[in-house]
Amino acid sequence: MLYAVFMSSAPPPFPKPQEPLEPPELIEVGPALSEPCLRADAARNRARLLEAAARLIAEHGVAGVTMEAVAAAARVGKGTVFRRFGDRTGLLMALLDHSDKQLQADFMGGPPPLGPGAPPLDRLRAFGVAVLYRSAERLDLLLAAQPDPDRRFSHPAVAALRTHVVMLLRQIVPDGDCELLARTLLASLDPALIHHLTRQCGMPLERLEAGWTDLVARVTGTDAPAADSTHRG
Amino acid sequence: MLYAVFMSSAPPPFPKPQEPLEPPELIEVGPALSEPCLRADAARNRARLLEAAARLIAEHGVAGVTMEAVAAAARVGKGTVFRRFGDRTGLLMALLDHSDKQLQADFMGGPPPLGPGAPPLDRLRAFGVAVLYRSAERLDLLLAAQPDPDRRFSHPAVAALRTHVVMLLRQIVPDGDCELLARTLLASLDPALIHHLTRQCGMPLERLEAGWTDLVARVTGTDAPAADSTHRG
DNA sequence: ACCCTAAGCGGACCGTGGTCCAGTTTTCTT
DNA sequence: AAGAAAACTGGACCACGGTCCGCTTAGGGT
Repeated sequence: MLYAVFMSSAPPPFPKPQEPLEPPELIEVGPALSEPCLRADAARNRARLLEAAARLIAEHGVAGVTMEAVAAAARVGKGTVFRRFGDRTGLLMALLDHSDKQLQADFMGGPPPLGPGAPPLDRLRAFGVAVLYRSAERLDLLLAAQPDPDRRFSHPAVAALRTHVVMLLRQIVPDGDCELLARTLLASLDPALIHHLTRQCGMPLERLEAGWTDLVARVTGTDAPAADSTHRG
Repeated sequence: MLYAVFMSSAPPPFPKPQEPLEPPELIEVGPALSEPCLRADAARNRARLLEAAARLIAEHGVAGVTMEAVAAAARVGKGTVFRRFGDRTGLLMALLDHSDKQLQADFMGGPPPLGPGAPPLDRLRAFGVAVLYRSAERLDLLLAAQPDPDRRFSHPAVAALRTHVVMLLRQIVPDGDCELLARTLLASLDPALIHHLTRQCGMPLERLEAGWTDLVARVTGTDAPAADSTHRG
């Protein structure tokens, strides 16, 4: 199966920061030939930067991830950080890249009910729960990495989630506006909302999980299944 | 009817910027006794600042609203702007205040189907449509004013919307998790999402309107009404 | 009318995100 | 192997959001 994905993590080459947004390229997901052949030293510096950023997060939290601090910790000039990642958001998203890919692999090729093999409805339920728990884990980073409205929904990882949900919805409610419905469903899994509900309202994740299940049932016009909490497909 | 509302637009008195978030006060909505008796000169400067900000927006768009620029345009020191509005987000939200109040008044005391008098389901439908169109109008400002995740959902205007939706939902689906459901529904009206759908995907507002109507029908388990587009109740 | 005090004021100051460009290093070509 | 083009580098530089603190002023009490 093919999915629309950007040539991930290769931001504008700096002199041209405002390119009109390259069209997404259809590539087979899996082998990460995403790296457009970085020059040897550049690749080395990239790795050092990511490692440095991760260390800074571990030590001082996301707020400690200053572009200058990262540059210094990686023994690299500040300009290099920006050239590689575009901006702070880009750096933070690169940090999330692995976990993004993992989730993607899980629902695209992993075992049911998340992966193929289970009925679409079950997959959709499992999908939401998986996103929920994964978001809760990486919440700080996800919130800090929240890009400006323009990029928020065009980020490849987000686009992949959307495509997947659209595909499932088409099988479940073929005569609905699946594009729109998918975005609505995904909006209810927004990290900022999860943050609000869990940390500000004190709702336990289980309640959100039940909420997702219920929402899916209502939206698809099916019955909610008996409550079972087999998350983390 | 009572609603939870903050003492609007009176940000921390600067020396104490990190107060632990005052508890919301229950006041009757309507007469804006919100202003805690600003000193005369302060009130005058506040007005001048808002006017200056509005002018800057008209001339250079939201991006032109720099704290320094606003201060200069209002012939006032930079510190004054921050003392009055807390931060840039606060200033921008103050600019939205009037439109917030208007919407609130409409669904709380205006004519049906938005206001009281119509069946809850009709009110809910009208509510979404009203929010949709009002958001589309002020979209730039709404996006720019997007506060950090911590304040995003505790802002009085947002809280008022939520309270209203919860109230309606309790009447329509009394045995659902209305708190959660309300937030889910509101998430689908998020300005960032509206921006994405209309400006990036090119969906017309009418489609979003239909999407809302459909969503409400699915969530409440009722039939969608015949398509009519009487928006701006 | 005067004074006293809290509120308000303003602009110097700081840290951070982001840009620029002159110089360096790598890799391709022949 | 040598030369040229492309890519990368680093740090000086800028703009903006946000803070601080000594000075000014409004306005109530006497």
